[in-house]
Amino acid sequence: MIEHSASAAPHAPPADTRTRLLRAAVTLFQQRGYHAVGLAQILAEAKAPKGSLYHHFPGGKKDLGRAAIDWLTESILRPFKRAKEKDLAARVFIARLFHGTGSWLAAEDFSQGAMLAMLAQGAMTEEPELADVLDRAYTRITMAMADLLRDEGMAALRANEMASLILAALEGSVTLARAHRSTMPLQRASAAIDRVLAGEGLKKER
Amino acid sequence: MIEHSASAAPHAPPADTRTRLLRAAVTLFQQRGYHAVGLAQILAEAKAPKGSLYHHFPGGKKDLGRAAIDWLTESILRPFKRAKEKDLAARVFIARLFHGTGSWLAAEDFSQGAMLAMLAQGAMTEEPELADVLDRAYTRITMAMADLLRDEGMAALRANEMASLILAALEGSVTLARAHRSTMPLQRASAAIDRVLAGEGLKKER
DNA sequence: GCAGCATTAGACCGATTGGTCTAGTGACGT
DNA sequence: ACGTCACTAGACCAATCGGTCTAATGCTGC
Repeated sequence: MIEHSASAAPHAPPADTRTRLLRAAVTLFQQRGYHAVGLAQILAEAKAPKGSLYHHFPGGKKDLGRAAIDWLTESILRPFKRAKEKDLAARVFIARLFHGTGSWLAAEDFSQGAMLAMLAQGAMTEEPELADVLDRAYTRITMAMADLLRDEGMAALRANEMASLILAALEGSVTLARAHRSTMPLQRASAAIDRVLAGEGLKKER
Repeated sequence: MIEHSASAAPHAPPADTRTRLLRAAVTLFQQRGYHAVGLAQILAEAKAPKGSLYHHFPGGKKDLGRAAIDWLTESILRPFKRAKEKDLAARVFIARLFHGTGSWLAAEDFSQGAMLAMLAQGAMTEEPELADVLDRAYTRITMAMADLLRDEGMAALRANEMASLILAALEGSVTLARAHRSTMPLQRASAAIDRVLAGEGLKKER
């Protein structure tokens, strides 16, 4: 979800094995989910032998999962930092977030999805370690969002509520969008949220 | 998600094999996701031999998945029908929807999740048939929600937007709630939405 | 040049996957 | 009493799962 740079550079030079492995894992997990992806697929996609995998990720698949979550979390958090630096209005940032996610989803022909959500739903019960990582990841993202809203003068309580709502709506919209193979759910949710933010008194400029 | 009656009666009498299989499938898919659940587990949970599975669901796992989606869709739609019959105010209904989902999630110790979402994310790419079923399921649910809102006098366009937002927020909140093992995300999203609906002029009574 | 170590390469492992198939078993209509 | 047929039971299958292990390879500091 949100982040669209799984394939950062168009023709990334060789890239070291660890990176290739990680990138392959992220892409495939986003596409099909943690359990549905076999090590063989990841290995094939990354063009790496099994030995390398267990050298760089001694914990095996779980380790890869953990690293994938971390990687994704950082790339989600990055735009927030940028928005804060540029002093971007929250309303604008959030609208762009939804729009950008929609574009990415469409460009990927809806083959990619909300990986964090998928892991949250699936891998959690059986892999408690992943659960912790995921918990922290979501906390950080929610806080970043609430932070942005508080900067616009929203009261802390309300900012927390709205941050939760927006994040949930974003994740949920991605799910709906994939099911419908359409960005409509994203657009609708985005429009509704923008109206709400306007109602809260947020301006489009600062 | 939403529906909490996977185990309808406390001590349901024997129940025929087909039903037992379906119930087991729904529960397990919700817990761990489509791919993570093996037929063996389903068979064990349902106390049925493999032969019965392929007798009642000739298409195998895919068939079970399809049936599980249908079953779940109906049980999600049911409360909507009831609300409409009872002429329940949309705001009240939606608040109860979130609250009920939270209670259920907590009661299940966050082991159950949003199955439709999980399938949407995971099984879609590789099982196009499931994708269609899921698409229709979501459409029906969204329409039911929009319908409810229109009954309160909301304009069609706005009702569609809000329905998408609410549904996405619900699904997303369940995901967040599972990750955090807390109903907080549900409560926050619910509070935010209720305020929005109030802002749209909806009353708590009709 | 060589020792040492990080990395690669992939054969191999037992367990489990979804799926097929044959052999019953038992209730029901006639 | 007998045939029929819906259903149960589980042995069996190839393919794949995640994971381990040994051998070779090649870069590094000395």
